[in-house]
Amino acid sequence: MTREQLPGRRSARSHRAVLESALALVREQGYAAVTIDGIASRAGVSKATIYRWWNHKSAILVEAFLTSVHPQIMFPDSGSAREDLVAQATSLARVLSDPVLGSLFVSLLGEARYDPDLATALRDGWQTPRRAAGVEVIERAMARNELPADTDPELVLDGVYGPLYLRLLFGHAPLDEPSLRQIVAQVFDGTGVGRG
Amino acid sequence: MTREQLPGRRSARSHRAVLESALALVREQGYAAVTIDGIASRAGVSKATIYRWWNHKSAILVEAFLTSVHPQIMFPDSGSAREDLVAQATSLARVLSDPVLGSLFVSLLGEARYDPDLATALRDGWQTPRRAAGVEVIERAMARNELPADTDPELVLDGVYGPLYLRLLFGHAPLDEPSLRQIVAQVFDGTGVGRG
Amino acid sequence: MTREQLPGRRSARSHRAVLESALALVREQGYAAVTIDGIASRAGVSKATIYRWWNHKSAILVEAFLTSVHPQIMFPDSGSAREDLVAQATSLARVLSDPVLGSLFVSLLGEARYDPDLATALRDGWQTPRRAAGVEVIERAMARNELPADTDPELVLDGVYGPLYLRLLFGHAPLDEPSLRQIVAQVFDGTGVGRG
Amino acid sequence: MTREQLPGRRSARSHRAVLESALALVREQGYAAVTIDGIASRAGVSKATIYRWWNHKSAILVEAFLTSVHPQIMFPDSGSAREDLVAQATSLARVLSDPVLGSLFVSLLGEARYDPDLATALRDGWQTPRRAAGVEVIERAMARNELPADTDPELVLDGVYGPLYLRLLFGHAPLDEPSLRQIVAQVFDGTGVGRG
DNA sequence: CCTTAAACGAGACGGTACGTCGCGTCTTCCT
DNA sequence: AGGAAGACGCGACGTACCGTCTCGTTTAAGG
Repeated sequence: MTREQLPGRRSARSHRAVLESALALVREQGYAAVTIDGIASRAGVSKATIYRWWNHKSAILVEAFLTSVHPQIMFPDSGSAREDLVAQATSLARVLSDPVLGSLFVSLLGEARYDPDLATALRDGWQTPRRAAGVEVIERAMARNELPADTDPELVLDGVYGPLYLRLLFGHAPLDEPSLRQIVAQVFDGTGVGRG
Repeated sequence: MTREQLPGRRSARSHRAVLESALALVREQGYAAVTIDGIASRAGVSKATIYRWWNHKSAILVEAFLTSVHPQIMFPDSGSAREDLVAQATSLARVLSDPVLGSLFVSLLGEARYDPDLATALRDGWQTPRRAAGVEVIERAMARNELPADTDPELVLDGVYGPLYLRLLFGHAPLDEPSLRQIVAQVFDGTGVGRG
Repeated sequence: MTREQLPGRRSARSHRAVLESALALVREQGYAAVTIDGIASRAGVSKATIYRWWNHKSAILVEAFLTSVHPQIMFPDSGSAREDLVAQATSLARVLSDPVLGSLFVSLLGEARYDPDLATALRDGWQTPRRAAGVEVIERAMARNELPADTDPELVLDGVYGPLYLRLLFGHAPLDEPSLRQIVAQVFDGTGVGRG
Repeated sequence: MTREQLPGRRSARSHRAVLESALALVREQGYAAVTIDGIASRAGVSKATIYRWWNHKSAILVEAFLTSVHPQIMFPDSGSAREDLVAQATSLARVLSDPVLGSLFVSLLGEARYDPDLATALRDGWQTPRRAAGVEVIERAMARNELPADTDPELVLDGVYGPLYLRLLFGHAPLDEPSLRQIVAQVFDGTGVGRG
């Protein structure tokens, strides 16, 4: 998705200006108000130049999102799966709680339902690396018997990330560290009693 | 959300036609391709009539969504919280797995981030009644000692519904009944081992 | 054109209110800004009532124009054709110089080109009585040898009224009494010298 | 009024197509039925393009009128003021007798009452050059004593053109050459007898 | 005086056109 | 030879009026 230095010469500055302008417009006016004309005029770039490098508005925004988000994510290895998952979830929650980036992300998810390219970009640039890091944490935990050998890592990850995204979508509960710790705890320990 | 018979009298047929046409267009062309002009011409209704009753495209679609979804939801009371939650989740998953309704729902969630009216409509028409039904199931379970007295019902619901919505968003895992049963089981029983 | 008391009972007040509102709107916003909706709401009358009595916007306006203008016209008989024509022209000029009525009249003439009913209304309500009065003046003058026996009354009237309407249309010269007297004088006396 | 090659470059074909389509619509459906949508679709041009170059419907039509009329006007110099005025009036009458152009012209006059830009365009593009040519004819005649030295050229022109426009407006008398010759004769010679 | 049917106000309705905005393509001119 | 500037055809936007059509509600004529 990054282009940086392709054959066409003068990109670089324009490329950066487009991504920044797009994000700024999302921030100031919201997703729906972002237009190619608006990005072009704000970035001091011609529309033709934009269409040379991106097919759709969402292609610009997904790149802007991923670029802006990329440095903020952490994949620790503390020796405790609980701690690692809390740390990952916290770092994720920091991004998604940002009013601009969080809303942008949900909008992109919505569009991705009808735009396979966008879906691919989001999967490759966002979901896959995070799931992989999560699976690794859990497999390490299984290896050291912190978790049973028959644990389904995907199910555990859904148990941790599911509530997180749910709260992003509906905003009915906080996404601070204690809450995330509670969520992780419930996944590991269950609600207690139960039928067995 | 229902309009039926406001002071301004005549509606009914037009009202229904608009909702149906809107849904049909989502089905056939996707959310982004739905236009007021398109709805109007398909419904045999004038644009003025649409704007008389709805402020935005999303107001039409949320009403269409809720109307279409309303009869399909179940809130059972079997005596077992696990069974009730699996049943609720299954009935929810049936709606959200529908390629049309599921995608529409995600799109609406995206728009709701920038449109408080839409957010309110979704909360009141969708989330609140389902959360309330879920809380009731859990409180009944606590009353009969199926769950500990200090259970946090909201946390349990997030644990059940979170993975469900997560799979809706990313489509990385199925939403059939066995999967949902697994999810509920993990919430009740935890992953085993753990720190304890 | 007047309706006053047709079989349908309650007109009267509404009828008057419509004409007055129509004229007021022309006065305040200009011909093009007059709408049936606007007249109706200003007159406190329903659109249906307006359509019951008038076919078109222009039918309202021509009636309003003629009603408003009718009392202001004079057909004197002073014994001098010159004086009578100056008097008639002056009284006519008074109406057409009015910024509201003059402009309204020109607009109606423009519409009449495409609307035979309107053309008929203008001819019967405006032009015919004035031409007839003018012909009478000239025939009286011929009878008393103020004008030659072979005078063409229509040509004389065109000579007097033509310049008057021309100045109404283009506003390039005044329409006060001295000017009208000059015009009448030129018709009677010619420019002098000439070939004849 | 001509646009041809403004800073914003590309026009020409669209420009011509708009004027031609507008005139064609007037011809086929009448002034009131001309719409911007109609012109655009007939000309194969977008509405935005039309609004880029013209402010109002009437701006299109006045330009179309003047363009279409321009080549048809004659300003002769025969040595006789009577002959020159008859020739000018005849050439004018030919335009205004055309059912399309004549009606269009009257409609434009009506609108010009409420639209100063239109009034200016008509004055500059139509009235001023014709009056100037007429004044020249009359001043030449005064110079060679065909007319008295104290003749008021404007009054003479009103005497000739006034009846012509009057017959255009009301259509109560013909506009052929003999009629125009009669009108000119009356202006030069008067009605005879008179009071002196 | 009381009934009753018309004419009425209000305003919703299916339409058409408005004037604006954004799309994605294109051409022209400047650097 | 790029790229900014921006015109272009297209089509949707949300608004304003059109002329038609129910709706109750007067209201004045006739029983």
